[in-house]
Parts: sequence; C-alpha cells; structure tokens
Amino acid sequence: MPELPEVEVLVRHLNRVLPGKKILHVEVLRPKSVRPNQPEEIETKLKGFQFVRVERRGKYLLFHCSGPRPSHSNLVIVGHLGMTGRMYVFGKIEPLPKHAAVVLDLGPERFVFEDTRYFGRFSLDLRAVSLLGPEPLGGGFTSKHLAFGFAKSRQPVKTRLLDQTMVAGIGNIYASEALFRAGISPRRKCYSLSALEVQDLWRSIRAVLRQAIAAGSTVPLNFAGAGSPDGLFYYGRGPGAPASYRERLLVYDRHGEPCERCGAAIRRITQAGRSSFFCPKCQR
DNA sequence: CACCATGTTCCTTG
DNA sequence: CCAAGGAACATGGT
Repeated sequence: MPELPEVEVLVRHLNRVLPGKKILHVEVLRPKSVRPNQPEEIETKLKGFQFVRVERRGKYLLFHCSGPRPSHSNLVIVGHLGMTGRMYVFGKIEPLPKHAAVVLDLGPERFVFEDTRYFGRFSLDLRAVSLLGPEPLGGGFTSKHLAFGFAKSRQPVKTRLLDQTMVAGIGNIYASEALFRAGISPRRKCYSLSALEVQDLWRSIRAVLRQAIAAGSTVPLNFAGAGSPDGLFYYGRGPGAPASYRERLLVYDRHGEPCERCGAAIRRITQAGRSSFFCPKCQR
C-alpha cells in the first residue's frame, strides 16, 4: 500500500482514532517486523504509553507517544508498510488476520499491523527517517532542489526519483505517473534535463501526489471492515479498485493500452529491476 | 511452473 | 572512493 499519498491518507485516519489511546499490552507475532529491535524490547517499552499524534515522513509513519508518567521521556514508534503492510484499529471481536505482525491492546479496541510479505516495520529505529530528503509537498522541495539532485547524476530520471534521500515518498507508481504528466521519458539521464523540464517535472510530481491524496480522501474508507480490512483501500487497478483510483493512474500497469492523450500504446520497460510505464510518443 | 508485485537494504561490479 | 545494478527479503496472485 505504500506510496506517499496512501500513507498520508492512512495517517489522517489514524489521527482521528489513535490520539489519547493507551497501549495496555503489546504482542509481537513476527519478530522480523520489529527489526532491529527485539520483540521483548518492543513489548516492554511500548506498554503503558499513550498515542499523542501520528506524523508522516515520506512513506514512514511516526507514532508520537507519551509515557505513563511525566518523568518518562517521549517515544517515537517508526512504522513502514513495505509492500503489503496495513494498519488499522479494530474491535476485539474481529479475528486477527493471517499475517498479523504486531498487535496493540488499546482496551476496547486493538491496533493491528498486518503485513503479508513482512517487508514493513514497526520499530524504534529512526535511522532511515533521518536520511530522508525533503517532503515533496513541503517548502523544502523546490525545483532548484530537484535540479541540484539531478545535476551530476547519470541515472535514468525514473530511477533517481525513487531515491528517498533526494526526495521522500515517491514510489514506483507515482514516479511513472509524474513523468507522464511532464512528458519526459523515464529513460532520460538526469543531467540531460533542461531547467524547464525539471520545473515541469517538479510541478508534475506535486500535482500527481496531491491528486492522489485528494482521491484517497474521498474514497469511503472502511477501516473496520469485517474480516476484510482491505475493503478500505486498494492501491492497484484491479476490478476491486475504486473508479476514482483507476482513472487517476494514466500509465502505471497500462502496458499495451492506448495513451490517454495520444492513443499510442503504453510501453513497459525494466529499470533498476522495476517496471516503468510510459507513452513512447508523449514522453521524450 | 513461471513471472509479477506499491519497498528497502545489502553486496557486488565497474 | 563512489555510482549504479542486482539480489535478497516472503508471500500471494495470475
């Protein structure tokens, strides 16, 4: 589920339900999900703490918590959804999902971090967060910043956009979408982009992310979905995807379909081991 | 069985 | 030394 817009929508939701809730008990069912911490460490350190607010940094979720006594220092739990992670607050009657990784007892409810592939995290390790580049929708991300990040790079621009230390939160879907919007081929070398192209791309990145957040915010999320916490948010383009979502992805996973703008067939290529989608006619 | 998947990190290569 | 590419991680869908 993991690019910036999806995490942003999730964070907004969690901020409506988590603040003020106290962690009465912690259960780590998948030790890998809390790495590099130990399960016992997580279970003992989190117990008794209370959620204050949830913050997003790139694709990371930062759960700010306060201790049971003022003498306790505050605590930040670092969450990341990986490829398949989900987080939600459930009534206790609901059965735990097959791949529940961490469960927090909140009293009448329970917070669940579920992660099929266990690429995600729920730890106390802030190192990766400290290395992140600026927020693409924040003031620290300017077209000059982007130009600087491209200046000496011989990487294809698509690959570079996925570097979280340059700018935080862009993933495989929105990298392709932003390049399509800007009319730039994913294969272009970073240093070859003109100042105007960089500015177009900068604008496109922000527009694409903003639109996705807006779309996700309008989808009726069902975080209490009975047995199917997935009814809430679908991040692909399958038959289960909300129409608003499907329509917004103009090139991603549309290999062979006609380009929305010119009708040419969308192409799929592999870059740095990952699929990129683009219109060979519109994007140069 | 083969190939694909929204991400990050580690190791190797050049 | 650095940049870039690829594999690994683990599971499920097609």
